Amino acid sequence: MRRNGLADTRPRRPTLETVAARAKVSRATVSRVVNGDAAVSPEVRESVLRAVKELGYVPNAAARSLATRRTDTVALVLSIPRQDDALTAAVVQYVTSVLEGAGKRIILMLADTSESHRRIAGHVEARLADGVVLLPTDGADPLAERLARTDAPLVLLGRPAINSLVPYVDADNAGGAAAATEHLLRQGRRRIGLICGPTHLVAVQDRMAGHRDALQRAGLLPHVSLADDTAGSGAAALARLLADERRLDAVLATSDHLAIGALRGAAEAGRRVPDDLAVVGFGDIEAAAYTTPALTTVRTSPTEQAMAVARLMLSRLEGRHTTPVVLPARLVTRSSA
Amino acid sequence: MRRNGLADTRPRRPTLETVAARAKVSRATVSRVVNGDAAVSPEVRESVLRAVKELGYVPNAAARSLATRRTDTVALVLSIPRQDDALTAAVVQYVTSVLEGAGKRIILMLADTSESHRRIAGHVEARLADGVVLLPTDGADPLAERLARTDAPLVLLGRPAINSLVPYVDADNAGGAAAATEHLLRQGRRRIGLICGPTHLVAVQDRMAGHRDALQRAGLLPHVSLADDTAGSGAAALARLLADERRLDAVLATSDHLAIGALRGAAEAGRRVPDDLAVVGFGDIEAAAYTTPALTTVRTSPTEQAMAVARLMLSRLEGRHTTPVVLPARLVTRSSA
DNA sequence: CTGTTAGCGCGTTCAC
DNA sequence: GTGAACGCGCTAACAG
Repeated sequence: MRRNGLADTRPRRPTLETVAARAKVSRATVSRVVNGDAAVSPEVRESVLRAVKELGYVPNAAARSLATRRTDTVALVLSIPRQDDALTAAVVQYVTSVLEGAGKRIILMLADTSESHRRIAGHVEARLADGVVLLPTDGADPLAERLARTDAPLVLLGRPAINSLVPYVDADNAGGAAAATEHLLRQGRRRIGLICGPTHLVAVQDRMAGHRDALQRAGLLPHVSLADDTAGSGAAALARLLADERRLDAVLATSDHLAIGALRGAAEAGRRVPDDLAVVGFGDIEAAAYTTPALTTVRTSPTEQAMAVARLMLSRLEGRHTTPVVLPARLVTRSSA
Repeated sequence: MRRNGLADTRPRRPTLETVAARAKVSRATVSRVVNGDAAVSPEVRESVLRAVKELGYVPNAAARSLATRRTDTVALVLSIPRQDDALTAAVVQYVTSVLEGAGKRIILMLADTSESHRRIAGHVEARLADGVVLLPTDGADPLAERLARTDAPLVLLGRPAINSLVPYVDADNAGGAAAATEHLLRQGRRRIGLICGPTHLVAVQDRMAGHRDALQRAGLLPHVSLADDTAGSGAAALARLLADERRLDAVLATSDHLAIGALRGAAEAGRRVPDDLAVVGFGDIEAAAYTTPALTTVRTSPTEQAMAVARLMLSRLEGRHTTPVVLPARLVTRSSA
């Protein structure tokens, strides 16, 4: 059948057989040479390699995959739209780079709709990939469990909502939020608000927990205001916090976008930052360095997470056992707190 | 052979033959049903579909590709590291989304080293992809020409350095720079400097040309200072411009990062922006909205470019003829000019 | 060390 | 409308 209207007029490329004929050996021998099998005499190998070069022979990936029942391919499943673009970009870059270096290929898939979830599972079952790297998806995410059942190696970015044996890489969200909170406490701040982003995200939940625990250790109670992940909702959330507690002297936001909104909200409410009100963000996006005052925030190293994901997948492909990786989150102190 | 230490203990998935046996028809009939061939009686089709569902049959992609000599796959070649991350992100998202919607798969490749160029060409020749989307690569870039010779449909992001028949998508870099320059001229600015990023990039060359032409139409001569694409080099470039021409009253930078550096340089030189010195950037990165003063800049719509690239590739895959697409660039006026 | 042979799973004529 | 048979290009087990 022909799905498009194009006649396949492309000249056929040389095959193993072509090369074998030229080098006057059998297909099997050519295959051995091409795949680096040691059991070939130097002279024969030499003449085969010459034939390969002269003909410009490149092995057909589909045929090889069919015969080996391997694909040498890893699926990278992105959830777009997302907020943490720097992390996504780093993963795309490093996972591809590391796995290409190991002779693997990357096939990209988007998990935006539930229909796409079905398709992704289907692709894995169609043996399009030997392994799957899954970036955080919104919601209760049955995709991870579904993929875990396909017996293809699976590595997650971000701690899964429900505990499982699937290895994952994550930033120390709780630790980072705790460090930020302790920084505020050391400054003598005692009425600290929390502006938190989409609460269905595990990362946000972890940041909330870290903040709450740090406050608790100091014998304080949290003041929480919910938001999504836009600057506008951050400003609104700050306004609500100020209405509840006029003497608020600090806020931690679970993302930089929210914190930037809080900076704006503080200006609108006539509070000086950091004198009247300290503001701390989370994520260290590029814009955080350019706000006035420059934003103090928690940095989570997208690059390190991306490389850890890549290494974890490589280990899994080689059949090694793996455990979760949690990378440190560090407070970057600028002017806002 | 076995390249990794893993025994393939995975249970075999059902094949066409399995389904055929279950539905009590021949393989050929199942194939017809699966591929939507009309010439099958409704009852038979129904029973085949039932067998497919019961067995959870998914066609093996490699086998199909081997038989059809098609891959239903498009290679997306990224050049990382790059500056224009928003554009890369948009392309990854939209190209994947649009092509997946058309039943294609995306294979991701990195063109960072010259060795990777070789590998990419090899992948295309190995019939891993039916088409290639190529993002701008650094330097004189023989990769585009090399790929053009593989007779696989090729679409470029960004005008190629040398003219060719390969379809491409680009922003109107020259037009955007001209618009920015004319905006400055309308403000009565007459001593306008240009801080320009890596000059080997075609996009930067086009922005320089647009600026020069607009000045020329006003009977003015350009003041050019070279930089890379960092804020630091932007600040240094501004310092050089001011040393050459103390009465400089405006600068256009070929990127927002350079413009942000120019803002800093202006502050260090004691010039007020925009009163003493107007500053205009290019690209409208997120941070541009958060600088003080907020940066006036040229926006080039990554989203539209990405969608245009996706549509162009789809057209090419369907054998239709295509022509380059150049998308408008619009000045976003904020406070810095 | 090398060649022969038998699949891998699917699409596609060509008869029926 | 349906089935039998061949080929896609490669790997792998087995002889020799």
